Amino acid sequence: MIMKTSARTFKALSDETRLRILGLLLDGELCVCDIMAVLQLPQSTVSRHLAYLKNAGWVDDRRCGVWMYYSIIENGSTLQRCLLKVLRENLPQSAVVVADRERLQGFSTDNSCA
Amino acid sequence: MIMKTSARTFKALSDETRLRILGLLLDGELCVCDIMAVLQLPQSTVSRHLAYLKNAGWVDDRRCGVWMYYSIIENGSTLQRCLLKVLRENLPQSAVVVADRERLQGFSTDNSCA
DNA sequence: TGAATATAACCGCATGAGCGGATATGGTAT
DNA sequence: ATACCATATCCGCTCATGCGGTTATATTCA
Repeated sequence: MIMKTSARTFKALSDETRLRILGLLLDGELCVCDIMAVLQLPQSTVSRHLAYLKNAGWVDDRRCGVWMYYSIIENGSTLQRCLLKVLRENLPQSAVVVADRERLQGFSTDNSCA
Repeated sequence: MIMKTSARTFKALSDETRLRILGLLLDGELCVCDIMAVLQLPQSTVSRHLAYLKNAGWVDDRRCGVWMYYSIIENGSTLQRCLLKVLRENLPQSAVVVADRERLQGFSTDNSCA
């Protein structure tokens, strides 16, 4: 466990928007446009946070045509695996994440995006 | 689980100095002067970080004469209890914390402080 | 009361980080 | 090649946070 990396790992979680994003991604891969729609945030804001999460090693991305899909990295560092477990147990308890997830269900979640 | 509070809980952990402090406190209550000596940091720096940890609900303090002792709060929020478990499992793996703890053993750790 | 000790809080400074609009970049269709 | 769509990145701005020296506060002792 490297301290600077650990601090950075925690720092990635110390923002509400990013926690909300992770709350959505816990159920599986999502496209930027879906995250934007659910969180009702401008594209640049979402994109910036996703970049932060990716740089911190929390998420991975893949491009499919013009769409970018993001997913949580399941086999990160030991610390991250521990924390991921904590997130899975605690994030769904949050009213904000509950509302976000319900809004996500309201969208047509097929794989070709909007 | 309240999002703003959670982000703040994580934020308290997103600094190397504060992780080091918690690494020391995992073994039990310590006085500010001990933490200062071990981390070899100025008093104002240590005091500031301890205040941050206290405000974030991670540590508690008690005064004993001119000395202030800090300890980790064991029965905090659900999230904090989960994270505390993660810290106990992961912090001692850090070389920095190992060195800090060894330096701490090198001091006379009676209860009347230096 | 004054002096000494421990430590909290203030202060100025530098850096980091969040925001959203604007612009750049990548992919696709015509 | 051009146009369109999705999204990454830049930009200016504001706020947060880290640093350590300095000052304020709390405690103890003579």
